[in-house]
Amino acid sequence: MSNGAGTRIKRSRKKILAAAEEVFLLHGFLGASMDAVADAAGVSKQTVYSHYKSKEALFLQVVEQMTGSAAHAIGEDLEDDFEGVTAEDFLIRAAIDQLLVVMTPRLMRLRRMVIGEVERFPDLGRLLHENGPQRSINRLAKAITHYVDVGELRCADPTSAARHLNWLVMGGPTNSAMMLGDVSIPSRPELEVHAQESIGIFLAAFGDARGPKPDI
Amino acid sequence: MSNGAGTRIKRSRKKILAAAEEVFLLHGFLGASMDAVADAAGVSKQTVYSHYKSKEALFLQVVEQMTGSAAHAIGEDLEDDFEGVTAEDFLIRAAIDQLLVVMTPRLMRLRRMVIGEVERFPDLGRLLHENGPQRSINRLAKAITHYVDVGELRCADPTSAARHLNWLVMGGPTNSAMMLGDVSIPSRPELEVHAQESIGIFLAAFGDARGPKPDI
DNA sequence: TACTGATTAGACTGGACTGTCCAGTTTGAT
DNA sequence: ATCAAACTGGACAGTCCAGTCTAATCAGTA
Repeated sequence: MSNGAGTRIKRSRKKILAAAEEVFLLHGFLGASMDAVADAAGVSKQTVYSHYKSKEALFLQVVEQMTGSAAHAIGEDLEDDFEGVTAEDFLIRAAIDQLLVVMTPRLMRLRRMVIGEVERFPDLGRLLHENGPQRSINRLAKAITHYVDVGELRCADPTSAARHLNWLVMGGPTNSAMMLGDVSIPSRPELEVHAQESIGIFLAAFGDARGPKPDI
Repeated sequence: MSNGAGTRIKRSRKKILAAAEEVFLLHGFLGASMDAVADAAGVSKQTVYSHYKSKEALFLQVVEQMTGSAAHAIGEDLEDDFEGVTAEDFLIRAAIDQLLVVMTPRLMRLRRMVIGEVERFPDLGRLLHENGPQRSINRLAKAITHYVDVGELRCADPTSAARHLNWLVMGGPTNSAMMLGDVSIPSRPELEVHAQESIGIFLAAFGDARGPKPDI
């Protein structure tokens, strides 16, 4: 038993988690059945139950794993490097990055599912909020603070400004995707235009230079 | 049979719809049972089925009725009167009105439920979007067009500007309420501050007067 | 090869749910 | 008072599902 957990075990867990993700995202917590998960994983139901003691435990594991990997994909834990980058360039780049990572069918389905189950699993809502919008706002707040310090932005409350900016960028696309489904997810060029317009509005309010207003 | 539908029928329908609204909002479509609806309505299950031929039909009726009455409550069908009102006053007032009507536990629960069921009932998502965000954006676009005409605002695409403004105002509060539950719904003073800040940002970008920037 | 723990297929329990049925009761209009 | 429509309560068929159990099989290690 040199191998800590055994290789078969790991393979099964991986298959089960991947299958559960698919089944839960497609049918929701109540609509999904453990038989369907087992079938999709190509595994017997008993094996599923030997890895996760209940449907609820499996569901929680799926959501936690998805939120964690999503937060990691954005790289929001990393420290940003602002040297030699103007506020406008940084913010536009950050907005586009954020939109490209978040506005995917997989994450939009996760968001819909978690929102639909918020009364049943309030912790999952908090988890998603902390790993999604909250992280993003914190990152923007740091950047805004920096650019205020170097005189490129003017604002008294960077956190509040970051919150406004975040929803200026993310509010429309996410809300539409929530109600209209994956088909309403904007294309990459649309996202880029949206990001530029949003940053334009933000800079009109908080930019130090009284430059031209956005031509929207 | 002078009375078109009979009074007992109407009373039952009302009780059933009210009970169904409560039960569905609390447990979702799959989580709610027709027995629970019948009990909550103080009516036999057979009566429920004599009014609505299936659980799905009842669910659709509940959502349609709620979205319809909500849209009516905002009065977005009415024509706005801009005479003697500055753009800033109008927009702040509109934002506060909108927030006060939308940010209620009942509507936030409806929104969560519809979002959670979007894959099962895509039409309901479209319905809610058209009666919610889309109506609001249309109203704002009209107002913006007016204030552009009279020279108080400057923008090339009022609809696009209205979309940005709408999510600047509604994005944060609604998204937080979706994930964090009803307890995260802001208080009235908080909503007023948020509305003022949002309009301040919008006017910094689209206001004609190069006045002082918002002090956020 | 022999052993041990992981895995399998499928039957099974217990409970919940939708939708139907029916025999009898209430309600409201005439 | 009369009558038809609306309603009741509970039983019921059929289905589905979470979770358990069992006996047999498989895979990796020593």
